[in-house]
Amino acid sequence: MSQKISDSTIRRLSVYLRLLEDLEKAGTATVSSGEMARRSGTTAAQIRKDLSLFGSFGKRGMGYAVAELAQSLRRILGLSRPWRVALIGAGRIGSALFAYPNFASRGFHIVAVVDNDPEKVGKRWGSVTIRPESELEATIREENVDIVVLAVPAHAVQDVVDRVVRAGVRGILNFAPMPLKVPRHVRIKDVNLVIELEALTYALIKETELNEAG
Amino acid sequence: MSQKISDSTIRRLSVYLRLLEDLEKAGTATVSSGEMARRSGTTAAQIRKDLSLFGSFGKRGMGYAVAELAQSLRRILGLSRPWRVALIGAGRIGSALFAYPNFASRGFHIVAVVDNDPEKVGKRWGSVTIRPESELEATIREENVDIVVLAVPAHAVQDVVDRVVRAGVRGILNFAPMPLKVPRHVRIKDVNLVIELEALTYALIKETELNEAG
DNA sequence: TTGTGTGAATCCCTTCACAGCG
DNA sequence: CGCTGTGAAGGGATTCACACAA
Repeated sequence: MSQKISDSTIRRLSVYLRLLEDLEKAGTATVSSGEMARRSGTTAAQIRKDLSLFGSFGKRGMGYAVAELAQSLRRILGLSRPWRVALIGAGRIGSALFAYPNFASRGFHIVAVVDNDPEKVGKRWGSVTIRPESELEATIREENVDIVVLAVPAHAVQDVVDRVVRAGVRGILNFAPMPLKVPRHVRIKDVNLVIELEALTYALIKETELNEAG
Repeated sequence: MSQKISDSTIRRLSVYLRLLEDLEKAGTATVSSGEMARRSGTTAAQIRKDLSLFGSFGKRGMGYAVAELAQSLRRILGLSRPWRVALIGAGRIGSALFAYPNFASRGFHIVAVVDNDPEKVGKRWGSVTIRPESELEATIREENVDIVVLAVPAHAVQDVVDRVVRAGVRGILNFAPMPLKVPRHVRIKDVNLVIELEALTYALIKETELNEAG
């Protein structure tokens, strides 16, 4: 149970969970690994292996009970409790994230918004008042923030990271396009749109070359 | 040269490129794999291996010429030509992406914006006029779109994908949180924020458990 | 001496194949 | 039978270690 689980396994579990929730809504009681594979774009063996890392959830000859498995996955992924999220940066990306409907529905509650633009500070977004960057640490402590979403311009990001880490945050979702340094006990996930696009252009170029060659 | 190159290698090249561009701006002429590793959070062996898949770029005992290597990476990644991008969905995520400064600087030009909201159609964003979804195919053809960025709500995404693929698009960056089906010749990259957050919560939960156990 | 380029070794992840349970 | 759970096999990717070039 406390062996090494890979990041890709976890991301697949997250996909399975969404799939199961769809099945639940559709009233399906039971599903096989084969059916899940067909719908989620992996293989049946992969799904069974992934799940087996955490226990035995299925019945042989029957498949998996949809609602139960969904519940187990939520527990495994840490979704059986709400998470308090602070958004740093109230610009375009920040406001898009704030309104993103899938966050709240998964138990990610944005309880604080911080920005350094005096024009934005004091404005209300829903029930949250935008606070100045000078109160970053205080905000994190007062609001018991678990996770910080970094949607600030590239310069000075490392400084913000250092401050939120010192304030006790252990999870960071980073939209700034640069490698950040954090202590080992802090988890950080990077979302880098340019890298995605460049992986895309590489694939496109490559294919064109192959077509021209072949 | 035309062997199988993994996606993770390509993403690392993209990171190296940004790093090299920073060094270039700082006026550094030469850099070793060790120094690049230190700055980008990988290992020197990894960097040398990645680069060796595409050729010999360094000088033994010296390191790599910054400007030259950057140029080579741009060529490898397909960045030595501009790319014409269409944005589907002029909502919050769409407008954030439209204003994202790092796209244009890397040669990704948003040449069209499409939305199905009559209130938005006809509005101008910079030099681009928002067009209705009914003109999706025509827009893609007229503007010679290479890449489509999908920033539309979850329902009906698959339908939009089918239409842009039929119109000749071969690269898609998808922000909708669902697995999409595309023909094999089309490349698709998914950006799924909820999956990233859930990978984060898993890591946080796991660490807490370990601490409580140990 | 320094630091690249690269076979070899290692590690990790995915796929296979089947025993075993319902 | 049908489908899960899992050891074993296979395939990739990362790391090691060193020959070699500047």
